[in-house]
Amino acid sequence: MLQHADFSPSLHPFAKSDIRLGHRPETATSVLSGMPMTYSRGAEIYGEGEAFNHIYQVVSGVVRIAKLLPDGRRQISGFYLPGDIFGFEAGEIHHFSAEAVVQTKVIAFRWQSLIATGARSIGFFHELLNVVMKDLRHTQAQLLVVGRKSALERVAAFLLEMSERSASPDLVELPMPRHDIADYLGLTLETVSRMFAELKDLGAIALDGARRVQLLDQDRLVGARTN
Amino acid sequence: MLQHADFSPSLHPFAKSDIRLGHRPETATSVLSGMPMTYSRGAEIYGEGEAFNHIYQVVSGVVRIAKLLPDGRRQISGFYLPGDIFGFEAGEIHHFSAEAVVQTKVIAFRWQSLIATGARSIGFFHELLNVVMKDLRHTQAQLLVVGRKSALERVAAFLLEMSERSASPDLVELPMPRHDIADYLGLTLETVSRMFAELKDLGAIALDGARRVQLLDQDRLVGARTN
DNA sequence: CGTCTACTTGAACAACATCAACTAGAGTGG
DNA sequence: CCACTCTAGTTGATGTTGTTCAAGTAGACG
Repeated sequence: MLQHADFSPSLHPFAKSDIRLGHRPETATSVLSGMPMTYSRGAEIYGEGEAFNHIYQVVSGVVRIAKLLPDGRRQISGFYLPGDIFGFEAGEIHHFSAEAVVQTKVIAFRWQSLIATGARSIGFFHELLNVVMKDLRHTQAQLLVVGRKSALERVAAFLLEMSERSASPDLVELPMPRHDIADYLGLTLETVSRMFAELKDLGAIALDGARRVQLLDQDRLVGARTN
Repeated sequence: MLQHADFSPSLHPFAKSDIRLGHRPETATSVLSGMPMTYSRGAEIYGEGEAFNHIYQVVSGVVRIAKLLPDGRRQISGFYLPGDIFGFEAGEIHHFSAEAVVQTKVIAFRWQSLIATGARSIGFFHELLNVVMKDLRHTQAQLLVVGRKSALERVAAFLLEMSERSASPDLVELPMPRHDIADYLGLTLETVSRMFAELKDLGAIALDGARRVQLLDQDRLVGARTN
């Protein structure tokens, strides 16, 4: 059995921020319904440079969006959990790649179909716009974390972010390895590991294995985060 | 006279990526036309926490989007030049502030009006969506720069970005002080200054004062940038 | 029980930040 | 037009944070 809890719909798919295409009445045309896909751990959903044809909604599992430099350095721009939508692109091709962090189910929606259909519905584009704007906000927030915060603050910010998105805010399951966390925060995995240890020493968290984190003192974490 | 060239419409306003509201025929209702505004150097266009009511298009000048931490640390997420549109927000309030880097003219468009009007036009929302997705792409690219690149690479990337957006790709005018560049790149102004000196020593650039940069060897710059 | 990968921890090092002094250039007023 | 002032920028010396290299530990799986 896997070490981590499976990331099946904790927030059930098609949640609040949902574009809700799956919930249309049966009268909906078939172009509107998405295509379900399953990916195993580490599998690529789309690669950097591939044509942009679909956007995706996570049903279960976790997806990371990343870019790799020729010399092996990598930056992860975000993790997407059940209900989240990812894969938006301004141009013809994807500039980042998307990979399954664990066994993951997604629904793929053809972008052209969404655009064509959305033109008929007033609220639809607005919802789509909102999803992208939220993504933008998240990326800007992450830019602040990576550009201006200390290693301890970054790890604290990460744990608080995961906590907010978790079903149980005080007991966070981390589906991704240290290496992914490091590449998300602009650190090395060793530094991430040391900061976990430091937060533990500070009494802010307790660790049950590497992947299960108990947030003992949220205030102390918020203090460590700074903002 | 100012040291830097004035950033009057080098790419004229309402350029390619434009939402082109100003170009509508006279039959357009008045809610559609934007409100022209002028800001002097350093003036705030909107502040963090203020209500989100308008988006803006730069007519002339330069705008920086920034977030300030309580202890004075600051992250700039981007610079906006003539023709660019900024100010998108998913929620009710702005999470970053917008300030004029130099004397700047913008046109403010009421968001509610855009949404209401856009519902009538099929291509309009799509264009809006594209502007936001481009912004997202830029912020993701910046996250890679800030999270994974060395000081030299960051400054090289900055100069190449400014070059691409400049009328004359080989002679770049920098409207912003070193401090702004530093806060954009997640560095200190001293480090930025040193990296300029290093690029000069490498023969990649020449400096005519602090604000005018000649790109002598674009290849060497691209090499320094890494990606 | 053995192996593999993920994670942790330690020691030495490098890159960038900080602190400080100095320089250049723009604007101001005599 | 020149001297004064103010801000922006540069450069040097030192310090700190996080990286790198290395060795060891802990679970998960066969």
